[in-house]
Amino acid sequence: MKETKIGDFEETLLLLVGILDKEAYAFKIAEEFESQTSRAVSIGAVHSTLNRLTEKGFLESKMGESTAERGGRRKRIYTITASGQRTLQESRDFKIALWNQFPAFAGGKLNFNI
Amino acid sequence: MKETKIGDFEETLLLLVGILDKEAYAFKIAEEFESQTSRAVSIGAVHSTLNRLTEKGFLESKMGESTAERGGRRKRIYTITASGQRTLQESRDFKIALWNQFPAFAGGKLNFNI
DNA sequence: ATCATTACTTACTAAAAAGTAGAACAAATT
DNA sequence: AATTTGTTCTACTTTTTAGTAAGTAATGAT
Repeated sequence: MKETKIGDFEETLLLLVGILDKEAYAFKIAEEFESQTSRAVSIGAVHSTLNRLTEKGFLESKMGESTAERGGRRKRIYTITASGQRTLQESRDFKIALWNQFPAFAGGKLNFNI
Repeated sequence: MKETKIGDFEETLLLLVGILDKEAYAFKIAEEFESQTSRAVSIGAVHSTLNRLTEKGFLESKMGESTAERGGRRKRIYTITASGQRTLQESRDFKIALWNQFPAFAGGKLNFNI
């Protein structure tokens, strides 16, 4: 799949950005990833993935204000672009379509209706 | 995600094996992939991916009978193992859980209920 | 001032996934 | 017997994804 748009980890982070909304900055994303998956991530891996996602045009970001807390450095807040949104949507549609064809999954469980 | 279990293309092929059932052999899988995605795959890529999936314990296979058709070489028929099934299930559950948290997707569309 | 803490950045490396090339096999057709 | 067709196989290369390391910055606490 040469033209693959997005990897698994990337897709998860992209979704987490969408979920975290205003709170979508690297550290929080890493924390959320760990809490949702019970798997460890290094913050570096998160940063480099967010960068990649930005290069691909799926995310954009801007620096937030520095908060008056200890270590309150300014955070870079990420948001999903239209293209990222579309990618997520397509990926989801495709997966659901396949799942619905797979007898082991198709048992009336997931009926996708837009 | 060092411990990633499965890639995107791999997951798709695994699902196609489940969908094609008794007809799950490399050529058919490649055909089905192309018809479902309108993307080309080389048969070699499919073979090597099926091998990888087998090494990972997600698939197993056995040779079928040779049919009396032109080019009727014996086909290798793939089936999903319990482990493959589980992986697919987990991957699906995880994705659905995330989608449901994402406001843009959660709008009552997909309510996952086992 | 110095230290601990919460963050980001960048260049790099490693690992995994995807894809290629080329050979081979079996049966039907010519 | 040679060719065509439908198919498998495997070793290898390329590309993409994931992860590491080391440094920087800003702030609050001591």
